[in-house]
Parts: sequence; structure tokens; C-alpha cells
Amino acid sequence: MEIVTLSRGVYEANCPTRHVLDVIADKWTTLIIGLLADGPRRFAELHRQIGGISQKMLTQTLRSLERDGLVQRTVYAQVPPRVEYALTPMGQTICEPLTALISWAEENIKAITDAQQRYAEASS
Amino acid sequence: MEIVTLSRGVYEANCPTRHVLDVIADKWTTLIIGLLADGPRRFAELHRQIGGISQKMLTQTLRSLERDGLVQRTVYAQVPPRVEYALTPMGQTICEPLTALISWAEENIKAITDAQQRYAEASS
DNA sequence: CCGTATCCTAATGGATACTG
DNA sequence: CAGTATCCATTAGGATACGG
Repeated sequence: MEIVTLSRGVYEANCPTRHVLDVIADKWTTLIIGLLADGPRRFAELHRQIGGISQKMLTQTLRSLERDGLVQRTVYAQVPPRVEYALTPMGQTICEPLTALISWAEENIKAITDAQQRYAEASS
Repeated sequence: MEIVTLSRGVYEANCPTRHVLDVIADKWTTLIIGLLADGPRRFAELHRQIGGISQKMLTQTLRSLERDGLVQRTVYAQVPPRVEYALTPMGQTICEPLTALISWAEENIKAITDAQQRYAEASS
């Protein structure tokens, strides 16, 4: 198996790439992007479809994504208000590496659970 | 561009895959795995090479990785003590999706910074 | 050298109530 | 409907000191 070494800069304390990684390495971000990869969604749809997210965190995460240029927020001037969230072109490019990672998680969930089991037993 | 939809289960509140994602979606985990992909390291090496990590967080993150079966911890019985950390076979399999994500981050750092700039100017 | 233990602060994030 | 505002509990995580 070939191993790709990361660029050195990542390991320096103030590396900007680390800031970008922090953006992605978020509990909710991954899930939101995963949903939007399927097509635009309204606020309430996202809220309903993502189990356990609070309104506050949904708003906050969407704002970050918008700020970082991964998500486009569109407000339709009507009553009641209608707001749609969609991935930007840049946002779409992250889907592939992200789904690869999630696939890995799904494929290895059992192996990891087993490892945790063994670890717990070993330290008892 | 083809978009892969995530499995539905991920969006349920107590989905075990989300726990696995949380494992990876950590500030330090990514960097540690990136270093170990290159070969085994000692504690002090990791501490030196990862800028800004505290001893506490390094220990904590390494324990998690060991617990999850991604990292193998080997203690050599000698004085002064020598402890080596290496990726397990499972740990190696995550390198590819992880480096893909980090590559994405490095390729898009400028676009994201620019987007943040525009966002800040628009809201002033 | 490789940790653990303790203390302490800042940030996270849920619950709830209220608004255009 | 799509938020904002406020309060509050929990946690994350740095600094420091100490131990095998």
C-alpha cells in the first residue's frame, strides 16, 4: 500500500490549512454537506432530516459554510419567508473526498467497535 | 460531476457511524495519523513535530486512537522508557481518504480565505 | 522519557423564549 | 418559517506540578 505524506506546512502551529481542516472537522458540517450534495434544502428540511441538531447549531454551521463559500444562501422575499441552502461549485468539489471518508467510517464501524471492546476488557 | 449520496442511517441521532466520524473529525487526530503514515514515531517526536499541541492533548488523542484500533502503542522496557506509536493495518487504510481531504483543504485554502474576505466586507 | 493529576479558564452547545 | 437572544451546564483544553 502506498502512503502519501502530507505537506510539511500542515504541522506548523499557524498553518492556514489547519484552519480549513477545522472547518471540515466539525460534527455537523459533514452531515449538512452530505444532504446538500443531494440538492438544495430549506432550513426546516435540514432541521428535520438531521437528527439531534439544535436550531442554534444548524444556523451557526450554515453561517460558517456560507462564510467559507461552500454554501449559497438564497432568501425569497415572500411571507412566510423561504430560505434555501445549496452547495456552491466549490462546495460540490468537497463531496467526493468527504463521502470517501464517510464510506470508510461505515466500512470500519464494526472493527472499531470491536477494538474498543477489547480495549475496555484489557484495562479491567 | 457525480455526487454520491450518504446512507440514510448517518442522519439518525444515534447512528454509530457518527461516533466514528467524531473520532476522525478531531483537530489533532488528522495530523497525528498523517505523521504516523510516514512510519512509527516516539512520543517526544510527535510532540515536537506537531506545532502547538499540549502534552495532555497528545496523550489523550493517542489513547483514543489506540482504543479505536487505529494506532499500536509499543512500550520498550528500558531506562529511560521508550514508547513507539505506529499505525495498525486498519489505521493505514484511513490514510488515503484522509490525505484526499487534506489535499482538498490545501487546494482550496485561497478560495476559502477569499470567500471569508468577501463575507466580512459584505456585512460591514 | 513518558506520562498522570490537578486546577482553572474559555468555548461549546442545549433549552427556552421571543421576533420579522 | 427562519431565525435571534439569553441563560446555563458541560466540556475542552492549556498551564503547571509531580511520579515511575
